[in-house]
Amino acid sequence: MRKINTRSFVRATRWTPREINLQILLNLVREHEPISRAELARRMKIGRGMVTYLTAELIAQGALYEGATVDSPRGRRPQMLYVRTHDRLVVAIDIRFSSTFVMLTDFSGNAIALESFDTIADLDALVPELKVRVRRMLAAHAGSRHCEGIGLVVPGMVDVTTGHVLNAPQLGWRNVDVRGPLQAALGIPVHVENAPIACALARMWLGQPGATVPTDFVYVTVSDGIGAGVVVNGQVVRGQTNSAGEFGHVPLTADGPTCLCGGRGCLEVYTSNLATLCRYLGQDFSPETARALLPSSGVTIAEVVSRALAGEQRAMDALQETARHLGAGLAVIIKALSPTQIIVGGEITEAWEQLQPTISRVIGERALTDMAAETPIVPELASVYPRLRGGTALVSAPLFAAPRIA
Amino acid sequence: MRKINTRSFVRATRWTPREINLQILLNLVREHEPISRAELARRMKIGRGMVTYLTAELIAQGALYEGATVDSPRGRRPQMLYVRTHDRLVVAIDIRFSSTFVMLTDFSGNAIALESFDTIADLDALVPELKVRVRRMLAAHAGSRHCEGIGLVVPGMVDVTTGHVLNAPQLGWRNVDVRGPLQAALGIPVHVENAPIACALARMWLGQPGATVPTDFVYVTVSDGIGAGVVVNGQVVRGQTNSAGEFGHVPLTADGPTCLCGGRGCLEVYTSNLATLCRYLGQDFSPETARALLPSSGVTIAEVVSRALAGEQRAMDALQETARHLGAGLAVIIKALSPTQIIVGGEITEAWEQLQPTISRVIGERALTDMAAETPIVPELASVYPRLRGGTALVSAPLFAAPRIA
DNA sequence: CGCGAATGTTCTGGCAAAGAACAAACTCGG
DNA sequence: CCGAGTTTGTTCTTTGCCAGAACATTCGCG
Repeated sequence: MRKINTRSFVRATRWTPREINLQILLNLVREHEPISRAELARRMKIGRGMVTYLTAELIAQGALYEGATVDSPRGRRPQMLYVRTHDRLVVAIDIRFSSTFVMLTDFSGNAIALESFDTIADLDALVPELKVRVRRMLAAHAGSRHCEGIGLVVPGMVDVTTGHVLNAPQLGWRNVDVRGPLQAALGIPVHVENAPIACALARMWLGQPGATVPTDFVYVTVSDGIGAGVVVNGQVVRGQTNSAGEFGHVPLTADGPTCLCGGRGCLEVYTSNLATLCRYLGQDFSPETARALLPSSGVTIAEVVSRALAGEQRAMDALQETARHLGAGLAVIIKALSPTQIIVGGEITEAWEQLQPTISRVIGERALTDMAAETPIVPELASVYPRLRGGTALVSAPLFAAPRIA
Repeated sequence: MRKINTRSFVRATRWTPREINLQILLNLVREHEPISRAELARRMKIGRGMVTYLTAELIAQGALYEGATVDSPRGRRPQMLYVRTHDRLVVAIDIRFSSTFVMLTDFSGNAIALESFDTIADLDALVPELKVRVRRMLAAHAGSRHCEGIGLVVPGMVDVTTGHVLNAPQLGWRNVDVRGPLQAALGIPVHVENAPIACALARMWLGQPGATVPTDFVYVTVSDGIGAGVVVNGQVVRGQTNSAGEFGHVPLTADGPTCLCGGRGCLEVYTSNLATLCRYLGQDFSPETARALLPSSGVTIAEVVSRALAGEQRAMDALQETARHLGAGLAVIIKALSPTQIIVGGEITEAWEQLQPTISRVIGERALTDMAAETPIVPELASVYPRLRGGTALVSAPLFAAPRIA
C-alpha cells in the first residue's frame, strides 16, 4: 500500500499501459531467455497478438532480438527471443583507496577487458587519465559495438541526481562533481554511485538467470570501512541526505575504541579490515595507528586470511573475533529491517567456511525470533568483482526498471 | 528506480490509466479540498472534459461529493469538490496492556464517541465484549451513517495478510487469529496492525490538510517497550518476518542490564517507561523488578512526568537520563535510514520542551553529517490518541492508496 | 445588454487493448 | 505422401478510453 505523493506524481496517459507492459515483457525475457512469444503470452495472460505487437516495438528499439527456432514436441516450432546484451557495452570504474579498476563489460556484466592503476585522488589529473584509458580500451576491444554508458563506483556518499560525490574520506573528496567533467571528456553518459549500493544493485539486476532475485535485502561491504546498501520493496533506500545504510557507525558498545566518525565502539572499529589487521598485529585499534600500520607492516588483509586458512592460529583468532562483532552488527540490521537475506562482501569472505558458524551463532543468540535467527547470510567473493558488476548495473538497470507511475 | 518482480506482477490493461488517474484525482481532492474541476485539470495537466468524466465516476462511487459554488474574481463560479468523509464511519480499537479503547470516528479521523474498559486478554471473552460495545456505540451514534470497517491496533507483531497476531507479549498472544472471530461476530471488515506501524500510517494518511506529509520517516513509540514504524518511499517496511523496526532491541552497550528479549543493554532497558520508572524509584532495571514495581509502587509514568514538570528534581533527572539514551537510539535510526523526520510518541512527550534539548544534543554528538544532525525530531502527544487515529487509517488508507501496477 | 473570462459539458477522432480469425509450420498415423 | 491435429505467430475487427476542440453556462464590468 503506497501513498501517492501529490506534489510529485506521474499521471497516466493513453500510452501508459503500453509502457508498463513493454517493461514487464522485457523483464520476463531477461529472466527467462530464451523464451517464445507464446510462452510470454501465457505468463502475462494476454493474447499472442498483443505479444507480437509489443515485441515488434522492442525489437525495433534494439532491446530484444530473435534467435533461432527451437524443437518442440509438436506443433509449429517457437522462435526464441533474447535480450540484446552482447553488443551493448559498459565501462565500469571502481575507485578504491589504493587502486582504481577499469573494466569493459557487456550489458549483462560479462567481462571483456580489465586494467588497473594507482588511484589518483586529484580530479584534474584523474579525468584525463580515465579518458585515455577508456578511449584506448574501447578502441582495442569494442569493435563495432557501442558503449552505452560509464558506471563509476566510489567509496563514499553520492547524490545520484547531480552526480556529485558528497563525502569520500578515503579520497579526500567533499562535494566534488565527478560526473560533469568525465561526461564532458568522454561524451558518454556517466552514472555515479556509492560502492555498497552499487554492489546491491548488481546483486538485484545481474543475478544469475534462474536464481531467485531478492527484492528486500542488505548488502554489507567489509573493507577499510563497513558500508551497507539497503533494498526495500525492490528499491534502494538512500534517505534524506543520501546517508542511509551507515550501519558501520552503529555503536556496539558505549565505551569502545574511538572511530574516525568521532563516535566510540562503532561496528567499524571492530570489523573493518583495518581493525582486523590491528588485532592480528597485536595493536589496539585507533584511526591513526591503523593508517600508520597499513604501509609499515606490509601485511594485508588478504595475507591474514590466507595465513588463517593455512593454519596460523593467531590469524584465525583475529578473524574469528571480527566475525563475532560482525554477527552482532548483522543482528542489528536484522532487527532494524528484517531482510530476506544479508549479503556480505569483502576479502574476509574467502574464509567464509570458518567464519560463518561464528557469525550465525552470534546472530542466533541475539535474534528476536527463530525466523529472524535463520536469516540467510550469504558471502560474495571479491574475486567476482562485485563493485565492477555494480558499475555495469548502474548503466543497464535503468533500461529495465519499472516506469514511474502515480 | 524499482525492479519489476517477475514472479508477482500486475499487468496493465486498457483500464489501468483510468484507475491510476482516478486515484491521483481522489488524492488531490483529499489534500486540497475544497477544489474545483478546473483547478484539478491544471494540476493534473489534463483537459477539463477528462476531469468531468473522472469526477462523475468518483461521485457515483460515493468517494466525492459536490459542495456549493464559490465566489471567483471573474467568470463562471467554480463548483467545489470534497471527499466524502463525514458520513463514513470507522471503529478504531486500541488494545493496551491495562486498558482497551474503542473510538468511533469518521473517515478523516474526527472522534465521535470514545469508551474504554480493562483489557481482556482472553480472546473468547474479548470478542463478545467488543461485539456488544461496538454494536451499542454504532446504535447510539451512527444514525444513518455506515460503518466501513474496524481498525484494531495491537502491541505486537502482526501478519496483516492473515490478520493473525504473531506475538504480543503484553497480552500473552502467540499466533492468534483475532481478525476472523471479530469479523464473524460483527459482520464488518476488520484490519489488524501493530501499534507503531498504525501510528505511522495515521501520520502519513491523516495529516492536517495543508501540512507537508512525509513519505520517508520513522515513528518511535515510547511506552512499556520501544517500537518503531518505518516508512520508506511512502510504503511501510515490514520485513520478511513482520519484525522490521525493532529498534527497541538494538544494543547500546554490550554489558548493560538484561532485557526481556534475552539481550543485554537494549535501547528498551534504558528508555521504556518501565526503565524510567525504575530509575525514578532508585531501582536497577530488570524485567522482573519492573513488572513487580509497576503495581506495588502506585506511581505511573504520567505521574513522574507531571512531578518533573512541577519541579521535582529526581523525576526530571530520571527523565533526562531516558532522553540521553533515547537520543543515542534515535542516532542509530538516523544512521540506518536517514529519514526526513522522526516522530516520537508516548507519555514522556508531555515534557518535550525539557527533553528535546538533551535528545538533540546527543544526536548532534553522534551524527555523521551536519544534515543528519538536524533531522527533525517531532513529538506527538498521547492526548491526540495516535493509536486510535492509526486504527482509522487502517480502514481509510487502502481506498486512497496507489494502485499496484507492474 | 453586450463583451470578455472562467468553469463545466459534450462531441469527435485516434489509438491501443482484446480477442477472434487466419496463416504457418511442425508431428504423427495411416 | 497426405491429411488431421497441434502449437506458434500474424492480421484484422471491435471496443472503449484519452485527448482536444467545440460548445454551453455563469459571472463581472462598463
